[in-house]
Amino acid sequence: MAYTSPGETREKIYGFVRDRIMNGTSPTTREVQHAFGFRAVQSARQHLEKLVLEGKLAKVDGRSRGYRLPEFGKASPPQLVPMLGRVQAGELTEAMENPPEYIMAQTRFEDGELFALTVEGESMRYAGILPGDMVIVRRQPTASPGDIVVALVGDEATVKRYRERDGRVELHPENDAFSPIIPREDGAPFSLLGKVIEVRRSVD
Amino acid sequence: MAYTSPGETREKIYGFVRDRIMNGTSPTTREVQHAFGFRAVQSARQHLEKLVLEGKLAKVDGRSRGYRLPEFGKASPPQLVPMLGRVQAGELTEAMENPPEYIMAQTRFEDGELFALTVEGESMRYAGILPGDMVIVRRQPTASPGDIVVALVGDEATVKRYRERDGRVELHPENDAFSPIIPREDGAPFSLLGKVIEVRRSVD
DNA sequence: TGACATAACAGACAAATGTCTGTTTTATGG
DNA sequence: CCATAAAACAGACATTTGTCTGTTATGTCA
Repeated sequence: MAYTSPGETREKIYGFVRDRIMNGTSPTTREVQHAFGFRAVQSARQHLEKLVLEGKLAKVDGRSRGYRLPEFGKASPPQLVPMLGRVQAGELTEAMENPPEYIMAQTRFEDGELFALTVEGESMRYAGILPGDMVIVRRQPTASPGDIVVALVGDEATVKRYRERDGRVELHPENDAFSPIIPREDGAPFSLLGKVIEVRRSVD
Repeated sequence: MAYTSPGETREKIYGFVRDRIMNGTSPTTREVQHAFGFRAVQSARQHLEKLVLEGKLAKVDGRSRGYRLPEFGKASPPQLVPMLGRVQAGELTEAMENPPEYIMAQTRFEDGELFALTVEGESMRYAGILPGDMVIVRRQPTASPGDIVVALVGDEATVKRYRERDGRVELHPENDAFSPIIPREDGAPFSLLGKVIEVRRSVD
């Protein structure tokens, strides 16, 4: 292979490895070798080792495809969150599609079960939650005043802001056109499904 | 190892492999073997092969750590999107933090460079984009009327809705308290950075 | 031009890993 | 209880892959 100026090939190798890792799997030393036309494994290895020295890559010694993006060490690991479809009394069931849809989320809550729902209705518009938005919810039986929660009122899942007044739970919409729900009062069965921890919207 | 009822161990193995892939790398056959206490490699391999047969896993034959999540084959593969910090004239520079932060995104646009920004200001509130929200942007030099775009006006990156009137570009806020920006008119250098394809908000 | 650092090459070994053939043990259903 | 399928085991081989030692070629800079 032609000799390049110092650092030039290394930059390209870094880009190559980075892209490969982002696309699913770290390359092997020899994959890098062949991708760059090196006739010796060591040529690739030297560059890779130096990239590790420079801190641009991380590495798990000895294991195959052991290169990592050091960013992942510090950031929270990605997590698969199931997209739940419709809601049935008391129980959230997975959407009928097979296989179930998953989305990726990086939350700082390591613990706790997460699920995702699609928002219907305008009742939380002023809080920046629009119809069609996806909310990622951490399942929990209680909430603090001010939290945005998903609750099961009657047979329907609803997103509202959680409040307490006179020791009673109130679910407040954030839209003047809607009225608060005071669960015990109107007799509908009520249960708290969890707290909204993220809102996502695709704009196409 | 104790014999379990048909399919029982297989489910656990599926979960194990899935999680491992999510966390960065597919496990090797022997890693599965040891994780489940099998005394023979083949025990793990049989389960893995059947999972592939069932369509629950995909596999690249012969290569190490060759298992994949088939969902990604149909859905869009996850992508690492760099979080860009402040904006300098003409050029988006990576945030000063070292190393740069990345977030995961699944878009249906395979092509195109993506980046992410944090929104400042209230100008898009009525469109459900609040201060502190993160927008994921596909870099592109043009836009269609109605698109939400990120543009560089003067020295500042701004999120607005793209409009055209009388052949001129207009950037419209979605908040009565703000006025449209008509780039050529007020003489500020203008350039379109890209189109917003996703909005995310963490609610903690 | 010459010293030095870096890039690239050569060849090899050992460990990790994918794969295979065949056997033994256990669960399950009639 | 027996037949069958699935689960688990045993041992081995070939390829892939990480690693190593040493050498040659090229770029850089004084």
